[in-house]
Amino acid sequence: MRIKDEHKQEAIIQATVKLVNEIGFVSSSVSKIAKEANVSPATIYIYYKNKEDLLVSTYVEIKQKLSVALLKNFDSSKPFMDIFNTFWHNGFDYISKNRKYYQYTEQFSNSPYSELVDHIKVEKHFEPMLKVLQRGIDQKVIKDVPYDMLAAFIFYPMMILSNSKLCKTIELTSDNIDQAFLLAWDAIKL
Amino acid sequence: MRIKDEHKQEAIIQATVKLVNEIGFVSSSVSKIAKEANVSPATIYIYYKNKEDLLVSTYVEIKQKLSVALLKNFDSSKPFMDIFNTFWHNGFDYISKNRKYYQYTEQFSNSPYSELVDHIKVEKHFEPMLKVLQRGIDQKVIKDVPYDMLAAFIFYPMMILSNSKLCKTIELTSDNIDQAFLLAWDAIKL
Amino acid sequence: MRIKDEHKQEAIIQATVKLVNEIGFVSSSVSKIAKEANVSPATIYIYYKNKEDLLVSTYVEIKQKLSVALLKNFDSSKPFMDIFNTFWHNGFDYISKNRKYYQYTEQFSNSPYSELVDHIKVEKHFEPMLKVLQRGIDQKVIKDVPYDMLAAFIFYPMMILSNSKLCKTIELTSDNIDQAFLLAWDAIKL
Amino acid sequence: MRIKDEHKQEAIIQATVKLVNEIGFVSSSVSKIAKEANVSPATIYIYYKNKEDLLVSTYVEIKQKLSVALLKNFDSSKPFMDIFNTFWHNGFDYISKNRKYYQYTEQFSNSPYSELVDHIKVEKHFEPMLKVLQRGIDQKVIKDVPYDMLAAFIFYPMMILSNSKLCKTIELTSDNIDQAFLLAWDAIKL
DNA sequence: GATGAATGAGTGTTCATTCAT
DNA sequence: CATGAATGAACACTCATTCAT
Repeated sequence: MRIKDEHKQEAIIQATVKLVNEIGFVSSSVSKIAKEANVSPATIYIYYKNKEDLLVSTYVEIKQKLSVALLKNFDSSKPFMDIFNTFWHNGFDYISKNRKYYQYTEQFSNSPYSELVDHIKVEKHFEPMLKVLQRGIDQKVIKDVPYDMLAAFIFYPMMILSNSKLCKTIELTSDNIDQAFLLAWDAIKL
Repeated sequence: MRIKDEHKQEAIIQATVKLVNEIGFVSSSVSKIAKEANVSPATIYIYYKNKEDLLVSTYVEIKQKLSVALLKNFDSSKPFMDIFNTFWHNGFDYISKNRKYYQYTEQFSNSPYSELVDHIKVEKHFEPMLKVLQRGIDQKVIKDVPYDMLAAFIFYPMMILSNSKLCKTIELTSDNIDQAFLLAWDAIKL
Repeated sequence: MRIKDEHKQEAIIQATVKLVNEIGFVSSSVSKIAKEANVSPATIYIYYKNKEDLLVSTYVEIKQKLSVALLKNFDSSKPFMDIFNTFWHNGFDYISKNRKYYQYTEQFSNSPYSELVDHIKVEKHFEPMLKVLQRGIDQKVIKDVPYDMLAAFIFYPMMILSNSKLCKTIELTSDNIDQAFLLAWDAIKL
Repeated sequence: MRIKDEHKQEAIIQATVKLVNEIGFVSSSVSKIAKEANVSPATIYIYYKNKEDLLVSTYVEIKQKLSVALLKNFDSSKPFMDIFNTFWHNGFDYISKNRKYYQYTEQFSNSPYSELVDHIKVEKHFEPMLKVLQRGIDQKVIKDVPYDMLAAFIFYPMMILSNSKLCKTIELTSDNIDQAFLLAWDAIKL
């Protein structure tokens, strides 16, 4: 028996990420991905149940890595602002180092496949950050507004600023990241 | 020569918006749009060069209406914060009253067609607001950061909060809009 | 507007019948049928909802013609045996003259598509014959057994004898048909 | 050298019969059969040259068992009608007790694979019955017509009446079988 | 002997677009 | 201006079969 070629699965994932970044979700057909990965279209169906499974699995895998990166050096005993600052820089750090994976998740989030993800499961990885936000509210360090509203002024600006297509005029220099942090902080702080 | 039937063109636009909202960009094929508009597929090609042209034109038209709505009661002689406040409420007002058009632009922005828009032309309509922001910076009322960074804490949070898919827990009550305004204002103010 | 080319639809039907007879139902793919009809695969979907629709519609159409042929010169006032004899010869006459259509229905009946036909509707065309059988029973001319059992000794032997694949040793000469009629008649008569 | 695992081959045959009965010939792919038999697709190719060989071999094997069953208690010294009666009841007895195998042969006969069978070889097993028929003709007990015509009024009605799909209104009660025997007998007897 | 990975060729179907009227 | 017929190319996916172990 031939053993499952891990190299092949990795090639499929890389091809998927590359193609989606280059030509978008809609145009990334199974056969194009297969060709990019130097693999038969049928081979993809050995590793994934169908196209949806391929795209969703790839997304979930990347997203988990992101959550780990964001929570690096997470120390809930530190002051709220320090935690938030670390979190902020971790985010931009990960994104700048993993541009292509990040871009994939961006595209994915805006695709109809996004609805098929078990978002609750994905968000679970971000729970520590959520608890920190709640503590910030309790300690009257930040404004007492719904979680989604805080997110609108933290995560989404972060995503926008990292998106080179949407933010053509801003380079992600350390200075710019610090500056943006100030705006985010001013937005949520009490 | 018969003139182009304005009624037909309007029907095509309405069908496009409706279908994209209901079944998404990917599934909205030309023939489905034609059927929805009670028109032959070929007819669409009289009014638009191709599918891309149809979708992009529809987007630009909606976007122009949005810019007009946002700048309603625009009075550059008022204090900066007042202008900004009016602008903020105009935005949510327009979105709540034109949900279907807004949803279309959301879907469009996340589609690959988005790149085909002449964004500079679209943004021109927002120029008055841009000038106001510049004046705010000059008058040291708001932070001196690039325009895109301000946008990341003004327009995008506004879009996120208006997107019922992304913001399931927040209703757009007057109170919530006011509260969100505070965060946006704190973010940009000096 | 181009008008619907009746010639094209006829070509599709002919190609379907021909291919099914030559290579069977399973192997008769839409694209092969299209090629045989000198037509694009997509064209078939203008005339038929899907493959199933194409095959079923073709079957029903042929079957209706058969029912008309079988009931030619049908005169319910004649004695039972005469009616039955006319019916018997009509059947073999039609089959010998429409071999390819008859073969198609044979193939169709044995395919999984057969279950999709509204058999009640198809059998309605044979109702006159059914009534005659009932009258035969009432007049104590033929045995009082269920309709399906009569059919097993009338219609099915007729079909078998007409099927050159199953009945290689018998030619459908007038003598043979008369001889077979005797067996059928002996089977059902009281 | 390890010997071929008889248990495995039997599992393959059972899986084939089961699947063909459940989902039909067309849908019964090699890999599905393999899965049903808890065996690798490749294993099937150890026992059979290809898919065709698998299906045909299975058919021939079942058909042989049928011929044995039909000729149970076969005693050529008895009167013709007695032999024929025993034969008739053996048939329905076998079918009712081996429904799944019988159904498989039904499906098979109607598939394109049927043409690949060496029918002469299969029919050889029925030779004793053939000889009895010939004797019946010689003794002027039954009509002097070709073998295929006799078959059309013996074997095929038997098959039709046993096919629950084609004969929905008749249950195979002892009475019905006796009644049908009368029709068959009347058909062929002189 | 036995296996699961691997595949090219094929499936039914829909697509954006053009043609002839 | 307006149309429905027509199409080649593409889609996601499955197939019977072979390969390497």
